[in-house]
Amino acid sequence: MQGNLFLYNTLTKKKELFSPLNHPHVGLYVCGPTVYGDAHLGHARPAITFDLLFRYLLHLDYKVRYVRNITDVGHLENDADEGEDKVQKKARLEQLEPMEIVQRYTNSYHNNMRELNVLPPGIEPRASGHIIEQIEMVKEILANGYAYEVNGSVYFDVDKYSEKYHYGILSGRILEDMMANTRELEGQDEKRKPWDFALWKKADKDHIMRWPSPWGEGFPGWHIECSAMSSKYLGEQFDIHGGGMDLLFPHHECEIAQSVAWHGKEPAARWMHNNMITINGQKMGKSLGNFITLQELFSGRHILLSKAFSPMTIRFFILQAHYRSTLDFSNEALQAAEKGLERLFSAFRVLQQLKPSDKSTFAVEEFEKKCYEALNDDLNSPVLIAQLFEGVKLFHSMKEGKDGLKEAELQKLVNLFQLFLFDILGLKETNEGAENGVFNSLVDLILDIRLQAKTKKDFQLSDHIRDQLTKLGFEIKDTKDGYEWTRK
RNA sequence: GGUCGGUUGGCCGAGUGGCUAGGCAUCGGUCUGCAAAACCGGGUACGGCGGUUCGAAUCCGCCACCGACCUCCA
Repeated sequence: MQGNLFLYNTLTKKKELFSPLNHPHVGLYVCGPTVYGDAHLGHARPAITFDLLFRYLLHLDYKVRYVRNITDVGHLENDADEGEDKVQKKARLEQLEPMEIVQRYTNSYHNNMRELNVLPPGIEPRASGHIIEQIEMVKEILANGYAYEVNGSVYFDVDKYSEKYHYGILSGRILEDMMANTRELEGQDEKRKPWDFALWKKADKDHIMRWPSPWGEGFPGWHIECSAMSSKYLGEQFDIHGGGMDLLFPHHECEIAQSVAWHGKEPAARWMHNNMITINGQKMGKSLGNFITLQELFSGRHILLSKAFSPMTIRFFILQAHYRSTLDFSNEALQAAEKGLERLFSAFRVLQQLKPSDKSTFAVEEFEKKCYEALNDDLNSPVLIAQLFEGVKLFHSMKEGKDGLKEAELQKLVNLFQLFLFDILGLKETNEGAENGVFNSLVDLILDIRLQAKTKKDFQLSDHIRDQLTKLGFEIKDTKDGYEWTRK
């Protein structure tokens, strides 16, 4: 009944039958966040996409080792090899230790992920905890002749690599084109070629995050961390490497080159990339400054939001689009997702209370088959969700006695809904978000009544309301045309 | 400029040669003291122009527009 899972492989640009290298084990590596700021809506997409994959693989009885890293060093600003380390920069701005920044935003990320009901990965390695492995790898790439040292830094020699291997195999990029398009900058760089990338960088005297190495004190390049950590926990070759499409080049291309230069084999059997979330048709991103953090979404405190949206609404919003399509954010789209999800939940409540009938008028098997087909077709969650909505109509019709199911089939349908809606799509009913919204609205309502009383000069009532609310821990501030409130 | 992808009804978003998802909004109805909610139902969209075909949103060509990557980004 479960059928065969087909997944799109960025490497071959085709949907391919999934079959693990070492059945029933599956090695899954996903690029996690660089922890120098709060997670935004964009971060939720790969997390949820690969959470869906993780959950489905588990359901299919695979033994999945899921590794998702935390990048806490080596990720530079601006130019990949000249900018300041992102974490260090944030630490400097906030006058904190880099590791305090790392801890703060790692915690924040974990909280957000928990709220989104994203299962924690089996291993969550940090780059700074794997310096030795990275140094070892750089040493071996050097020994194999695919890197060179300059002034305390080590760079990957793309030209040398290209003599024997295909640099650009993943991204489809052609080195000659890159050469043709690379003007200026040559000469002023210690790299031999502009497209060479850093494996190890010498730390200048102001650089805080530094480790000893055979080439002097320095820190690892961004790409090498993922190669070192994935190979450490998943072996030289593993099943699936995932991440955002924006990491395809250069990050993932470089990972392949590093692994091949190291042991002659590509690291991952298949690559999966989620598409971007857009806002007004443009990519949502830190550098563009048009992002909305998850915290802002959950609290509603953002100029583009009319209200708070629960984590489950965000999750559902993301799952309503296929992971390889761009998904356009808007307040309106979020409201639509919220209502749709609520309808699905309330339909499930109806389902649970249905009584068996003496005959069945609905093909539960067919329904199950269609649900699996959707997932097997490269994790087509929107089609799965559409299937579930077919159920919504059915449940109401059954409630009115127009349709019916025998006991065994009814139970099966309940189980299927439980499986697809909750276990695999990872949605869950919580009232937290809704209650928060209700709470805020109630306070607003009370203060509206107070404002009316004030307008009518009924100061006894208006003061009574303010005093009582103050006692309860609210701070009320009257403004020119209304009020503001906060809760201590 | 190079590489890749996209353009679907008011909005979000599937699909991919004929069976023309789904959600939200809207409109009509049931229900209801009124309203809301809930439920039922209606509305047949695929950037433009050509071509292939009995038949194209779906294949091919050209054009237009948008975006991603090429520099950090999930």
